[in-house]
Amino acid sequence: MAKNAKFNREQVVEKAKDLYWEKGFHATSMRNLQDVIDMRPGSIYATFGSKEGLFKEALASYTQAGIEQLAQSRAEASSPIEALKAFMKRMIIEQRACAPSPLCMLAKTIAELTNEQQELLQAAKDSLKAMEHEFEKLIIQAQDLGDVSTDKDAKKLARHIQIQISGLRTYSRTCDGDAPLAEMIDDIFNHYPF
Amino acid sequence: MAKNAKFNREQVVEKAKDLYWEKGFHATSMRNLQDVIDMRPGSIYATFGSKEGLFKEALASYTQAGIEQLAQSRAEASSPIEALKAFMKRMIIEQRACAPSPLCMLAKTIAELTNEQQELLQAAKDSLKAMEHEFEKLIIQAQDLGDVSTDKDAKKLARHIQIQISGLRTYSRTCDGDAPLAEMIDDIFNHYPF
DNA sequence: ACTAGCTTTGAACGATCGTTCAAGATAAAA
DNA sequence: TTTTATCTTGAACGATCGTTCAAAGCTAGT
Repeated sequence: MAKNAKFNREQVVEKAKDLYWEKGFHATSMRNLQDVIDMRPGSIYATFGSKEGLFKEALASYTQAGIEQLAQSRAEASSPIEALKAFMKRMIIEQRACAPSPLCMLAKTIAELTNEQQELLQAAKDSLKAMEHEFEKLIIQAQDLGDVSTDKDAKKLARHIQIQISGLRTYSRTCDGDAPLAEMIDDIFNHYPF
Repeated sequence: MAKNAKFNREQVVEKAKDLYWEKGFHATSMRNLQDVIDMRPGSIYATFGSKEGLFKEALASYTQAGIEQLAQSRAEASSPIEALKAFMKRMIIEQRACAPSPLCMLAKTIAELTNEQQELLQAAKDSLKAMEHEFEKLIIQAQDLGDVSTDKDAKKLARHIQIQISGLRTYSRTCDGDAPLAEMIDDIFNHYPF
């Protein structure tokens, strides 16, 4: 009996994600978003409820894409550790040039938001934990294959990966191209705690 | 022939620094600042020129305080490496609870701002490089004392410290108190590249 | 062809943004 | 005490913020 929405929700969320990722939550205005996703305020609010609602979906889209990229790295790599290495290079080196921001959108969000946006903050924290859990699964695979000693705690190693990614992405923003990022990533897996 | 300003510039910048540090550049409004530093718009603009001008001074104040805290850690510690360790614990563990934000204000700024605020962004990058250089000086001291092998590149070690601080501060925000941060900091100096 | 039920539109809302500036207050120089 | 140079005040500015909603548009079911 009725009309169906004409926009593609996934594409819209993807575009919103890129803008939020680039500018952050506060610096992105609804009017910026209107232009980028080509929807009028009424439609946006009918669909997503609020600026925060759209941001939440954008965060979810970002997280999903990250998990998929990790899976793709695994599919292309010869081992779980090589997959992690490839994923890190993708996040830290490739995205440095071509992504909306060189930083992880989740880390940016955690840095920017306060308890005023508690729900969004928690969503970002949860997503980072989810990524860490994906790392852990790969490390356990590596242990099963004998590439990593089973003496080591997969959780700790996953945490270590997470910390290195955050640190390197922030660091890569302070230098303008002359940091040997690839070498530093290789080093991570050649030394303690690996 | 004239009236002197009655406010204390240093104290005002310090208070502005804390608010900016907590909320970030965009989420801090001039009216928030007016309340916190107890000045009226006219005085603020006569003194600092703009929201960006005040932020720039706040960044400088933050950086100066950081360098002083490192010097104090050195004065209290038994060696340069112990000083670095103490400084890291101070930044990562103590400030997690009591500072305006658990994250470094410089890293937050680098995460938040785009080329729209190029000058502020550059100031934050420069300050982070300045901190890294302070780390390097301490590491060279450690090499002179024989605590660190002179085979190692002090610049690389300083960079490593910087990356670990960024990574750990971001990470500490994702868990709610249960990460063994002190242990992880000790570990940094007990293993490669140290 | 008609209508019922959903979507889309864009003008408009009150709030707040960063900033300005004329007027008043104050203290040092005359 | 008067003058003069500076500082302080706070109302007000135009712009933009996130959001709402009545009206118009469209499409599927009758």
